[in-house]
Amino acid sequence: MHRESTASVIARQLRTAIMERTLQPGAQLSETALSAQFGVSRGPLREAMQRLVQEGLLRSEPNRGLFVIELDEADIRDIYVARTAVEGAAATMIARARVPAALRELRAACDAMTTSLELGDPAALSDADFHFHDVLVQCSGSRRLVRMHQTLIVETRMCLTALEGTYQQPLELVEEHNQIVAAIEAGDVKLTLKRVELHMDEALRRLIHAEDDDNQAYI
Amino acid sequence: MHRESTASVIARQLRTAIMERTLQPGAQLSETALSAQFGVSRGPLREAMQRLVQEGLLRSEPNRGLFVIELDEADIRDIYVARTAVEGAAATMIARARVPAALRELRAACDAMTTSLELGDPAALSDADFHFHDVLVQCSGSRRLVRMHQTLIVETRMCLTALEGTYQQPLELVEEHNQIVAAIEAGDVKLTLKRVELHMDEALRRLIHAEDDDNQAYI
DNA sequence: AAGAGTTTGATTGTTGACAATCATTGCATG
DNA sequence: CATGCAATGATTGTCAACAATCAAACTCTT
Repeated sequence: MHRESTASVIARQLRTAIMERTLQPGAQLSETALSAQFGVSRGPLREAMQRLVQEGLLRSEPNRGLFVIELDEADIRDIYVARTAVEGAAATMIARARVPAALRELRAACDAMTTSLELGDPAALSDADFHFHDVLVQCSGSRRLVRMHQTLIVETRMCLTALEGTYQQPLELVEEHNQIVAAIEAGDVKLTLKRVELHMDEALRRLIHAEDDDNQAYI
Repeated sequence: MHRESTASVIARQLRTAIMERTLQPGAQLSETALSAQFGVSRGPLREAMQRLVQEGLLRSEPNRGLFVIELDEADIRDIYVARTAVEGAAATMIARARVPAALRELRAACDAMTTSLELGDPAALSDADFHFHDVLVQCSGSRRLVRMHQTLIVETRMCLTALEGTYQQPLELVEEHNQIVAAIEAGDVKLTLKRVELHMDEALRRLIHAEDDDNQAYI
């Protein structure tokens, strides 16, 4: 029938629910409620949940239940530390290899951001932003970097969804991406790494500031 | 009763079994056999297995079963790419912060390697080696780097167990670790990163060569 | 004899019921 | 009135039986 295990399907649905804050941070996941909602039994649902526990998106309290993780400022900083490590490695790999197809894809993803900016569509810009970072890591060709990155992106989206996707300084944001791609295209490994690190620092700064504006302690 | 979920316990046991090659690469995991072996029912066992699928240690073929991953040379290279990203980030973080307690722990872990070398105990050297890299990432204080690293270490051990733990050039190995710690202690971030990258390149080279000697296509 | 179709065996996937554990509520007691 | 204790309700954790799927062996046909 399906070419994918049900646990995998349910896990993805749970992941998006957490990302979109349908399942809010700190919320307990009721097995009966969710199994009814997804139309499966508790067995497959529990298997899916264990996947997210391993990913670190759910926290398990034995004999108590499973809860959506809550991200404080230290977590957000940690997410960006990890993202810098992963995306920095991916970007330098691409800058070293300079496979034409990869460069084209990256440039296209970057141009899509520019287009969204010019159209004044913040939601599209956010999507294009995430798509760019996806493409960046995918193009590295490293299966392990891709896998590690997926979870980090979900966590990042958790934060951004909380701020309702309005970027503070969209112009700077797009320019930073352009600069990264330019460095990669030039094959300048050191500059590439530096610009990825700069972009992450700036993105983190914008995120923390936005959070301050909203007076939200927890995201 | 237990302060840990059974799925978590079983997952760890499976992980070590894969690491030690009790469960060989490519082998199918029989649910009934394993549940009997671990003394649990199929339910908790399946939950544990889904964790390893998420980690990438098991490969799922729907309606066929779960199989231990097989690592070819491309995988080994990928593991070291990912490890360089994670451990490089961890090491630079420690070099920046230079928390005394962390430096002491690192130095101790490094000295343990020297001791094992002098005692001529290859098994102890291997353990000390892995312990060092564990400490390195732990001391970074990044929960996400730690989590990503755990899986990478299991995969690395899978490879090394295949070669029966005999290092090719133990003297160089220990010296590389000493050099990394020295750079961290000096607070030289750039040098630290360079030496971590060098160590990973060398470790990969030694691993691939050892593999060639054994004429093993797959590990 | 070779190939296609069918049957058979074993395995996974799923389900619902049962047992254990924990938080809460109400009650008795100091 | 506060505190400790017991009963209760709901939830998670576990299990064994059932259904679905797949691979391989066997048979029948050409």
